[in-house]
Amino acid sequence: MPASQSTLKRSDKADASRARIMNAAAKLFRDKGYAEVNLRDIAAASGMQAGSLYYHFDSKEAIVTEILDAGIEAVHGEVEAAINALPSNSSGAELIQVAIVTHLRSLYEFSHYTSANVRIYSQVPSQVRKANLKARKTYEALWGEILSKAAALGAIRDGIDLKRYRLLLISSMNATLEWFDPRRGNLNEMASDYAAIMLNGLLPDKKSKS
Amino acid sequence: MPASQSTLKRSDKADASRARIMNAAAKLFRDKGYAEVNLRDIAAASGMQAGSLYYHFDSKEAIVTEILDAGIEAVHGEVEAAINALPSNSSGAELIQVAIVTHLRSLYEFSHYTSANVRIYSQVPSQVRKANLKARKTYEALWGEILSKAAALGAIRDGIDLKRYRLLLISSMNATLEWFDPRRGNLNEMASDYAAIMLNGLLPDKKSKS
DNA sequence: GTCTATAGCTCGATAGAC
DNA sequence: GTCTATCGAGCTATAGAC
Repeated sequence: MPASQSTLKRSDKADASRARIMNAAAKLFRDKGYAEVNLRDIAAASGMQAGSLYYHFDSKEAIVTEILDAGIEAVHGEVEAAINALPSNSSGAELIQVAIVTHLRSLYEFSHYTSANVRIYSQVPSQVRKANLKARKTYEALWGEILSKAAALGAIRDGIDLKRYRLLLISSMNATLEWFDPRRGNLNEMASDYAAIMLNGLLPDKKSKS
Repeated sequence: MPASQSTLKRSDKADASRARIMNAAAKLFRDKGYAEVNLRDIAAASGMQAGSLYYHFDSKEAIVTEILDAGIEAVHGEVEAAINALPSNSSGAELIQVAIVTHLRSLYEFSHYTSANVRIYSQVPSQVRKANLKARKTYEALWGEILSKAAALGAIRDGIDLKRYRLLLISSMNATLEWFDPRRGNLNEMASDYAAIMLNGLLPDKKSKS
């Protein structure tokens, strides 16, 4: 039965080409923005001609939609795994610390996709933005759980609005992509310094009261 | 000498048209990104035809260059004025608190220009980005002075890298534009909550040591 | 100052050969 | 699967009338 193998196996070549397109497009979107990148650029960086892209994707929007989702899901997976790996008697401060450091490290580990997401989300057609919203909301919900658990463990100052803090924290971690370059600084050091600032603030510890 | 008046006075009409173009373009860039906005959109929102824009500006790049600078300079002016108005015996914490709150309020006060700047800076042609760098660096230097002065007054925890903190703080304040809507929340409250978090951190105050 | 008209270019997408 | 060739639309910028 010489046909069985070819019907069961998917084309490795197509998979490889698809992956090359995704990686090339993510880098280009990150560096140049959505509208500035054209399909001829993506094709050239993938080693093919513009028309050939349409064998793998329906449109430019389809390419960017997959890239945006991949960025969120990669970070989500890493942060979820890191907090699940914590000992059950961890403190609320440890929980947040690990979540912050893991988010920051993941941003740079999958940086083509994550920084493409952070940079171009506001530039893509609204239909694409809408498609990415589900992954975003799901990831934000994970942070909602993290902060709720930390609050239950007494690790959060009175009077802090958890929803607002969640938005502030995620957006400010993502904003590190605009100023931190892991080739020029130590990522692990930046991440732990960052967590320390968010947890303890800028001011020196107060002396005991009264 | 009937000529003297016309040679001395500039055209009020031209100034008004120019201002209309700037305001309309800033709103459009903020909402749709740099590449997504075309000159027909800007012209229509300014009450004229696309070709007429070239009487006031040399190019699309010239328009966006002015808008980017205006955003930075507006915030710079407000923050500088606010800290100069402080009593000379103010504490380091008060200094930073006022600077943070003023920066945040200015972002929304001049929001066409400031949010256009934050949103599209990474999308504009590199030549435009380069032109805006001077204003950015100058504003960052003001924050360098603010943080140095606060450090000299003992308001900054040991071991904090001031340069890194400056970048973290500015980028995370600007990131509020991505999630805070002043029509749905109280801006003054958000700004002071924000400052409190950056100054004191997320964790409750520690008990006195030993 | 603002108009109309359009040159000149680039883009996303499609069609059909191989 | 990838190629070449090209269509039709949309863009910035310019030219010349008013």
